Amino acid sequence: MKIFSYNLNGIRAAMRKGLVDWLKEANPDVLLIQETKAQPEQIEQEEFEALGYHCYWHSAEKKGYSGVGILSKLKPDHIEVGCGIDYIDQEGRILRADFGDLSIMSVYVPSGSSGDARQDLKMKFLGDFQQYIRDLLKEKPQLIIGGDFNICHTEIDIHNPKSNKDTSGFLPEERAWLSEFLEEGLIDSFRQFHEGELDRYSWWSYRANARANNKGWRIDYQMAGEALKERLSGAEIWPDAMHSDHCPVSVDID
Amino acid sequence: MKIFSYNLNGIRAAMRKGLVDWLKEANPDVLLIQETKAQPEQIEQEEFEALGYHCYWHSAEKKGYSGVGILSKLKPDHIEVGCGIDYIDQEGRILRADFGDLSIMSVYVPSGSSGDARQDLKMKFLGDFQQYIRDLLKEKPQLIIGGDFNICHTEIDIHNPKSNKDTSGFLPEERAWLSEFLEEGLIDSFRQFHEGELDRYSWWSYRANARANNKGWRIDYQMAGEALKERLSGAEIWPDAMHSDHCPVSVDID
DNA sequence: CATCCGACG
DNA sequence: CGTCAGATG
Repeated sequence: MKIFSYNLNGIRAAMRKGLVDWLKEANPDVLLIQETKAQPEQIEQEEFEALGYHCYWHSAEKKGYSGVGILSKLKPDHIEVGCGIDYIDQEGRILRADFGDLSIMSVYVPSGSSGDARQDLKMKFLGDFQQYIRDLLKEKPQLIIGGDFNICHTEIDIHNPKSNKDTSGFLPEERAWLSEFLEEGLIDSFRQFHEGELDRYSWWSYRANARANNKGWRIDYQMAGEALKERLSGAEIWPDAMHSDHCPVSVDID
Repeated sequence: MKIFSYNLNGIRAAMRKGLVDWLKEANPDVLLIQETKAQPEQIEQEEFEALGYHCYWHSAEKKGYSGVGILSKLKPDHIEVGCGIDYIDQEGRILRADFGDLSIMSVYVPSGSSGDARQDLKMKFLGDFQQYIRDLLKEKPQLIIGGDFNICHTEIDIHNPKSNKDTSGFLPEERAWLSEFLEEGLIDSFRQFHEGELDRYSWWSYRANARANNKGWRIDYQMAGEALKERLSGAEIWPDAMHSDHCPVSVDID
């Protein structure tokens, strides 16, 4: 089973850039989407349905902002929209599809880059999300959490750790949170298969030709519950897909 | 002397579409511009200066809105910014360049299409503008007024007079105003040289492929003071220039 | 330096 | 159906 996660930075813009052709080629069983920046009725989901996908969306209340989605070839037994915490669910950041024991979540962690208020909210989100996942893992240990965590974990996950040590997304407290989060019983699947590999990023600023120079950050992850450890058969980052300032990240499970 | 008038619907967008190449080719002595939608400092006027133009702007207070300009190869003796009526000058709608006895004005008449309040303001503008021009003609009878009047004068100036009889821009009171305005002692220079010609328009809606089907309106004019009558040597509309929803209109004076 | 909105036309 | 601004990232 091939699961991709992709922050599209606007699903409508991404579709104009050929997302559907890419999807047909990549042909994942499940695509986790972040930053749809659209209400469901604004998304031409027939294009995905024509490829055999069932489509599920959780949009922010604010138009053009945030929003997650899940496309799945198999029809899920259950879709869980949001996490029941109002300030999170208003912003359309969490969506989950359950397939028997296997549970697959799309998450979009808030960015803190626009100022203190949003950084504070990001840290609050991280605390609440960690608690939510701790509880969920008890019920659904075979959990995949794919998405944009808006955090680089280690120095090899960012092109310039020195100059970014005070930048939201690479702050010590954010990196520490990600370590703690994994200790809840999750595996960073990319690192499972690519330990120590350098220059592997999933996001590049649009500014200053950052992507052409691979001056990026790895902030998109496929986290797998440890119960899935033996079923993980691969994980990848796909920097050649050019529909967004992010690229897709994938995990394979047997 | 070749004078063009062109509502650019955003001078920055028009420049991205090759306005400067067009200008080099058309090579007018004076270009009257409407809807710059920019503050002077946002306009790359060096590109015009490189072609030998002096540049003058009158922008609206509101950013990205309205705004007129004049480019001139000859340096004017005087530039008159606005008309001294505050509600008009706040919106950057009138700019004049004087060259000895010859006076050339760029005008952008308000649109009434967004609702009653703006239609009311348009009618008020028309009254105030008529009075302003009546007075100005006494002082400067050799006056050219080029610009977007946002009014079609007669049934041959619009592709569908019947269905537009209640549409702002072709209302009976607007058409009557334009007749009265000409009676102040002005000549619609295009009609001087193209009496009765059909399907000659200067604006097309972006909707429904209107331009490809030439379903347009003639709302851009080069009005000439009757004192200039004997000096008028031609007038044209240039629908092949594609930098805006309007096209340029020109007048030649000896 | 992109995406999207909403105002305006 | 475009342009522009402003919010957001």
